[in-house]
Amino acid sequence: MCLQMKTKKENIIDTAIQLFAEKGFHNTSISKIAEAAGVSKGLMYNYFDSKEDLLKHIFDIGAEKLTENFDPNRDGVLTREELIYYLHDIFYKMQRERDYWILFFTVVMQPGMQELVKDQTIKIIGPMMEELTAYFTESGCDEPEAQMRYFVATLDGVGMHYLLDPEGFPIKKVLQKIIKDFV
Amino acid sequence: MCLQMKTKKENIIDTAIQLFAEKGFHNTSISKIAEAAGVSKGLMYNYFDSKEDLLKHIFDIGAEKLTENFDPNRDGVLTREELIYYLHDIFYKMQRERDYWILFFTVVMQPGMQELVKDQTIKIIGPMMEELTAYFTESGCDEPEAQMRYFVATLDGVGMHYLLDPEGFPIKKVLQKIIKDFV
Amino acid sequence: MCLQMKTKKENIIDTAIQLFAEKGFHNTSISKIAEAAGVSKGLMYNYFDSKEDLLKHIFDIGAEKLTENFDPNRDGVLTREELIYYLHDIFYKMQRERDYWILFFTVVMQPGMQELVKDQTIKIIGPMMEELTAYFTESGCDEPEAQMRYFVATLDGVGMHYLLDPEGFPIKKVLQKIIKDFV
Amino acid sequence: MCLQMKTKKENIIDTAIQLFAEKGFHNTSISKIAEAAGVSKGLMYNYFDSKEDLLKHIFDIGAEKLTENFDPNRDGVLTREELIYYLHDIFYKMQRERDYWILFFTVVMQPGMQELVKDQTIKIIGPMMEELTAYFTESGCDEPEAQMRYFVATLDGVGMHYLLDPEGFPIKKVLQKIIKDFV
DNA sequence: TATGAATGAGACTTCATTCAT
DNA sequence: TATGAATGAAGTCTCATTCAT
Repeated sequence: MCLQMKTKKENIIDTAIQLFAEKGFHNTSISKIAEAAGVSKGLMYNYFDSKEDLLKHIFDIGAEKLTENFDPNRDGVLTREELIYYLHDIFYKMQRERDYWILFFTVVMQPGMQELVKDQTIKIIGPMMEELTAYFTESGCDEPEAQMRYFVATLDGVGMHYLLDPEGFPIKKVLQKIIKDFV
Repeated sequence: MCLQMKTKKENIIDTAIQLFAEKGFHNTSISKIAEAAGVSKGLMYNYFDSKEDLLKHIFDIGAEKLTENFDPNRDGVLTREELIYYLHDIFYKMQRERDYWILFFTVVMQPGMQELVKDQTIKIIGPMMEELTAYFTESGCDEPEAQMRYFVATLDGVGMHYLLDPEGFPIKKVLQKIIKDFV
Repeated sequence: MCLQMKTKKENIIDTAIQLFAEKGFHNTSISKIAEAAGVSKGLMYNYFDSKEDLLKHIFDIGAEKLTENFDPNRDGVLTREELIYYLHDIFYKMQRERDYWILFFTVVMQPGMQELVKDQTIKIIGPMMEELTAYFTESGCDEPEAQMRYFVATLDGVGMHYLLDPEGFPIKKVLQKIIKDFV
Repeated sequence: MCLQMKTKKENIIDTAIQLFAEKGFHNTSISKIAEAAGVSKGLMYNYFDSKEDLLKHIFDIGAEKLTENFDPNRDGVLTREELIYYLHDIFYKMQRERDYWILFFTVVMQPGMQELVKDQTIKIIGPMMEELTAYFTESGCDEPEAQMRYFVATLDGVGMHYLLDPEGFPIKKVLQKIIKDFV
């Protein structure tokens, strides 16, 4: 109808993200999502084939958030400034859309869900990892491949901890340390 | 009974760890555990009050693995050598008992399960974090608290990545880097 | 509109016949019919009160096919030639409009559907049976009533088998045998 | 417990046969079967994998009824007396276990169910048809194959009509006619 | 200690039907 | 006449848990 009105589909998606992040995928029933979103159970299936499809959709539409400011000029080469910008951006997003990112980590970590999103994950993460390896090679790093794996793992760990304890985790200081150590 | 014979309870626990790690907690039914462990469904409830109780038990009995070689002489002070030893030990454990550690991370990351094991987690992690902070203070580190959080997050991230891809992840090289960066 | 153009209603009916015959009544949803017919779900309810009503309609409009060439001169008396013609006609129709006839048998055989079409069935079959009894009486048959029941049952059985296996069933030879045995 | 007590599984099967025959497969819910059988819904799935599996089971255990008195001495050759005995036996069964036989015909006629029981059907009907063909060949029949198809179709038709109207259908007289025509 | 038949709540999903447009 | 978003009842099936034996 009007600009500020979310469509029912958006409503379902947003509600699902929130509940999945709060209670977990398996502890969130379609009924609860429908109720919280203010729609009927049946309507969910006009938009999504299944509960899993809903999850995949959420994962997909959001997965680009992970990459959208990585190598922003899309020239295939990562500069130091670009990487620093990306790091700030990604942790800023985690603060802004905490639910989504908790869901993201949860899904990736969950046996039985990984395969659900495996293809999408590889498609997204693969190119990033390559570019990062190139970056570390360029920086004169000894073991660029290992360094890249180390870097990505560190980001995941820090992301997880930040999401689980956004108040207590000293994200700014840690971010400075990451930049100092890796960039 | 005899030394080589696992008790039925141990059987149940080991089977549960494996299945939980493989399929996830919610995708593993009591029936499947019982069947795989070669006992009856009913027997499970002689040893554990509920499925959640079984999970908590697994988490509990195993949680000490996380700490058992941290500050091994229990003098409350962590030396450089002790920390290095701990790091080697912990990643060695991940290789040896992968299922358990996958389960561990899964549970900690899963909303709706965190509260199940929250108390235990704090009890275990809390003292470790304090000692690590002391260690970083001692090392003359600028921001010991932040450094500790950064360190723990990094370990978690590296652990996760190692568990998800034990063949591909260059754990030895990364462990060297961690030691160089933090210890 | 024009001659070659089927009306939407006809479209719905034809599509429904086909799908009902292929998948069965309960395995064919209104949605699928609408989609296959190229109309909206809602439009179905402009023409038919319900899914059952649609079935009844199909049954009704088609039921006359069963009788249209029975006693074609409508004089209430069946001659040998008329009966032979009818037999050829009815099996020819089964070949031409197999879907409809499968549906017809299905509905008649299906408990829970019989009552739906009971009235219509009696109205159609009743007079035919009377005329056939008269025919067999006329032929000097011993038990004309039983002969008629036997004849009708045989036609149904042969019809069923022919519909279920149109390639393999030797309809021509069997038809000759029927004529020899009954007419 | 005691001899006259039906097991719960038998109870479920018998109830299912009755309801399937009365209302049709799709109009009979698992809930209704469970309720009528006096057991819980869940118990059904201790014995049968699914509703379809229950149907298949019913079909299977009963399908032998169709053949058990066909060529009773199992010598692969059908005598005139054996065939006459079989015909009496089969229609007697239809009278005694009408529900089962209605279900049998219903399933065979129902699109979307045929494939469910196709294998079983072929396995049962195939050998019978071969023996019948041999019988008609032996009898000096002109077209033994066609005669056999005609015979089987006739039996089906008569069976159907008898089941649908057991009071009104003159089964005895018709049976005599069948014997006169075919045997 | 050990079994497994039995339960029943609740999950996901389908679908005939309605109604605002 | 025509649409399709929306509903809600009902269906199939799962599974943690109990209990008589």
